[in-house]
Amino acid sequence: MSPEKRLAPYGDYSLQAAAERILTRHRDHIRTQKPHVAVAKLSKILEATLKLSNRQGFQAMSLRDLAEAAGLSMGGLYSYFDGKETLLVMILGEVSSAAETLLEAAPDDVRADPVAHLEWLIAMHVLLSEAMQPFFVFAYMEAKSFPAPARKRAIASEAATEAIFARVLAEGVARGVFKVDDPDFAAALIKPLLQDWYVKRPKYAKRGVSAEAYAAGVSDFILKALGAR
Amino acid sequence: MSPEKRLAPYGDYSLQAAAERILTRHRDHIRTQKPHVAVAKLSKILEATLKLSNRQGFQAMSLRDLAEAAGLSMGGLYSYFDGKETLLVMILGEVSSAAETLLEAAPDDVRADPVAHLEWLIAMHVLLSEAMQPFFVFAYMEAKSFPAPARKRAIASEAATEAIFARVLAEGVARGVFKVDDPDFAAALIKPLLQDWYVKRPKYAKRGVSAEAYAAGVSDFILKALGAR
DNA sequence: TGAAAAAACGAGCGAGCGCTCGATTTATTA
DNA sequence: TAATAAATCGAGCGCTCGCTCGTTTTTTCA
Repeated sequence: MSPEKRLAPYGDYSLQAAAERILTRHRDHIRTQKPHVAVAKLSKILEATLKLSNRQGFQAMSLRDLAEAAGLSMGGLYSYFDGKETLLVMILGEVSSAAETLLEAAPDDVRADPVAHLEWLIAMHVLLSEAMQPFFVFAYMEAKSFPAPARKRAIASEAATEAIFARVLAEGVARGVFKVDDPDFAAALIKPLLQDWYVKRPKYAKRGVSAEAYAAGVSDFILKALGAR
Repeated sequence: MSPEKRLAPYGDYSLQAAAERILTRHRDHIRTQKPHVAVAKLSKILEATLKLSNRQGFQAMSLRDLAEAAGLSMGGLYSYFDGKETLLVMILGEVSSAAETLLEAAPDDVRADPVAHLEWLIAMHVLLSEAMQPFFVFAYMEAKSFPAPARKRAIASEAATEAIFARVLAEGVARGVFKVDDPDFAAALIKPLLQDWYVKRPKYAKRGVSAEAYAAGVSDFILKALGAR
């Protein structure tokens, strides 16, 4: 099993694949005609944006620095987006789209068992945020500077994720597998544990904790807190 | 028992008190002579900085907007700091100083029992971050744009907090109260649960969860995960 | 009350920002 | 290979930024 396969079981989360999806989503605002040219340059732009933004913040990243890092001129950049804010929206859209698609994709046999379902959700979230780490860090750190509609969507997306967890927890409580007073509150506590993986990545890297090990450790911690172990 | 007393048992966490401590810490760089004038204006500056920064980010806050919000002129601001970055460092210093001081102040009878000590640490962290919420949000959100020395200190401060939790956990394991394979890993998972309180405050406010209720809920969740309940 | 000290003012500075657009290079095709 | 289309270039525009400093207002106290 290849590492990519293992880390991102459902879908292709490479930069190129992301660039292709973004190109499709914003085709009418991107002036460059030939898809292979557009995808290649867009990949470079995304890579450079994530690198510069995650170091100093999106706001502090100048388009001149971005142009140089991406190997384009100032004017060249504007063939791929119509303003700095659009670049932000492109990346955010890719993150929430990937998360929403993946977390709803649990196989039926997994859904059948609340414990298995919960473990699956945790593992998938950790592995997805591992495969798309710079994207997730970006979306998390820049959330407050999103334009209003994008911020609303981000909040809704986060609430939807939490609702998925809450549903699984409630189901487990109904079946007597989980012993929890307030499933909604417990669901609210799961999200920050998942976010810590990509937000504080250097900490875990320094300790040699892999994505799989983190997912297993967090699963164990949460299941014990839910009275399932 | 007054709410302030209940929420912040050790020390005064009002804006004025913070301004006084900051004035003491930066006396030689603040041009205004009379302490009561300096503290009053500094309070206004702090309040306005936290308000504007936590809405749009420190970098995006202009000093012209800050001056207006604080009731001073552009030139007037520079009697209180020698540059925008110093303002950031002032606030960061106040946060880490408050956290370090408080968390080391556990009474002996609390320290004697790992469960009580852990509960005390959780409650104090939640209540402190409640009393100084805008400060904590600021420090958390702007961490990546700190100047290098301040960032190092912030990371060290976070590691120190985690080490306190790890020590209590190890002690509990040694006494057979906690059943945990890896106390360091478990300690790493506690921090994000404490941070969620102030980072995602609107979420909990909407649900009517008070600081005390959050501290109790998180304590319960963690103690169950540690096998102590 | 009036002169000295303290505090606050705000127009103006150089720099860097996002963004534009006519000129130029590169790729395509008859 | 010449003509056309596609892609890229980068100096320049208007604007806002952090910051300065000579001036004005306020406070202090003999």
